[in-house]
Amino acid sequence: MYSTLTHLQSTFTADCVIFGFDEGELKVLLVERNQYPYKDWWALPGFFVEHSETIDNAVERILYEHTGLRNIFMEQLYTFGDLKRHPQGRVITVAYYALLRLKGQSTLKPHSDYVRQAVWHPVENLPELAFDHANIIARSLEKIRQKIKYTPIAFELLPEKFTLTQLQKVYEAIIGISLDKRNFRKKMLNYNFLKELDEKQEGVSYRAAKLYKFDKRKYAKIFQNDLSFKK
Amino acid sequence: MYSTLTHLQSTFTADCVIFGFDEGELKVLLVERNQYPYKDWWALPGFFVEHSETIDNAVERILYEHTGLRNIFMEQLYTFGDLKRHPQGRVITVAYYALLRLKGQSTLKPHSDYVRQAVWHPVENLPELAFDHANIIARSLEKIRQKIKYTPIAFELLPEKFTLTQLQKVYEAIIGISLDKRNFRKKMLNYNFLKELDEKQEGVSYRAAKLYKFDKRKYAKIFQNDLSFKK
DNA sequence: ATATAACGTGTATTTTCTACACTATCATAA
DNA sequence: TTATGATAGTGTAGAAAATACACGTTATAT
Repeated sequence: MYSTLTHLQSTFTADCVIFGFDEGELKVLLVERNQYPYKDWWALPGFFVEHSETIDNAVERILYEHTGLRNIFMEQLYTFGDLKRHPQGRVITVAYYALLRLKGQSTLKPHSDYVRQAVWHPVENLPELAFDHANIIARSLEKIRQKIKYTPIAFELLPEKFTLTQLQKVYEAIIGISLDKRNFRKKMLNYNFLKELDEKQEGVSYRAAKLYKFDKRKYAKIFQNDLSFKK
Repeated sequence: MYSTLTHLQSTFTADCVIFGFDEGELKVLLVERNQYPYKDWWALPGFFVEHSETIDNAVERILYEHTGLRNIFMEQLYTFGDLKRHPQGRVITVAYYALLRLKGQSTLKPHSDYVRQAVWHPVENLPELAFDHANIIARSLEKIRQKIKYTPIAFELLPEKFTLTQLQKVYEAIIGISLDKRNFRKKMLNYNFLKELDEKQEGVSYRAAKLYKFDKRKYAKIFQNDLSFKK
């Protein structure tokens, strides 16, 4: 069995980059570490991957232990293995990312003594981070910036019912430029995967906007021949 | 030091998916294994990642040992960690891929006793493969199919000087549909990153085609504001 | 000289992208 | 009740890109 050859064994961890959208800002979930190394520092939720679990299971478990979040669909980003990324020796880490609808609560309860709290931080204003986590977040940002161009990830950040202006704000926050309202709406509505509801925004002190839903089925149908190339 | 906690140690390997293009076909480089498990089977070039090397270094070394190829730019694809992917216990593997100009030689000389030979196989007609390597190749194919849509990877598969028809064949082989000659040329030439040479094809028994070169600089300039989104 | 095999080219139509500015609606405060 | 502030909602014209489609040209081999 390979696992007896110790020079061929690696320390292997998984880290989670969880994005949320709130107050017009893109945020990322960080934990305050309660163990060495980097005790008291902010870091990504992350821990060792055990022998008995797949990587997918491991990130799910780790995210739950560190933040209380469950059933979050995460996707693998990249595996980092620089020799100096961990002060106590070579640790390979695989990073996963996810996009989340967040509902106001800005602090989450960890179920683990290894971290004290989990808090949303605006990506534009992050504290100093443990390990190479700033780099991992930067890579994740690049990834979602690319991905939003050809995949409807924006909807994962919004409540089920949203206004077109809210949707536009998400795009603007992620790609980092401001878009023309009319062109944006024309484009989005032309895709035909938005369902206009009979409801309007409530509780606003100005003209209420129509609410829309993202129609996953229609999206799947439209894009099953994934994005073009005719002849 | 973490590496003393053996239940937190993982067996970690790296595999290489090397694509080439020859005779109008996309090919992938496979090795014939000379060790258990899967002795005598075809597999991707792959081996253990050592403590002392980064993952990037490891794949470079492994590719050289298994195929004699050096200085190939590889990119990370995905990390696979299913519990059952290796018959002797849980082995995590990170897969890298690369695209290569291949120059006729269909068999390469390994510098390692672990494999007997390295041979190019058409991706449309692969032998049965060790481990989950068929799956890894399938994922790599999906990746380059996506990537060719927004990145000039086609040129990595061609000789430095090529004809427009050869270029079109690469696109057709990767995306899997046949394209209109006139539209294809119009599109490619409009990008302005192809340099028309004063040379023609030689040794063909029909009208010789003009040769072109891919101009990396121009490409970089044109696409530094990476692919669109105005307003 | 002629057969063969691939080269190289243009146009009209449709679709998508872009730029751009004003009126409508609702809630609140005067 | 009326005025104000804030955001919602809408159309069009021009430019650029994508698509469909077919035939004369050139080099080689026989």
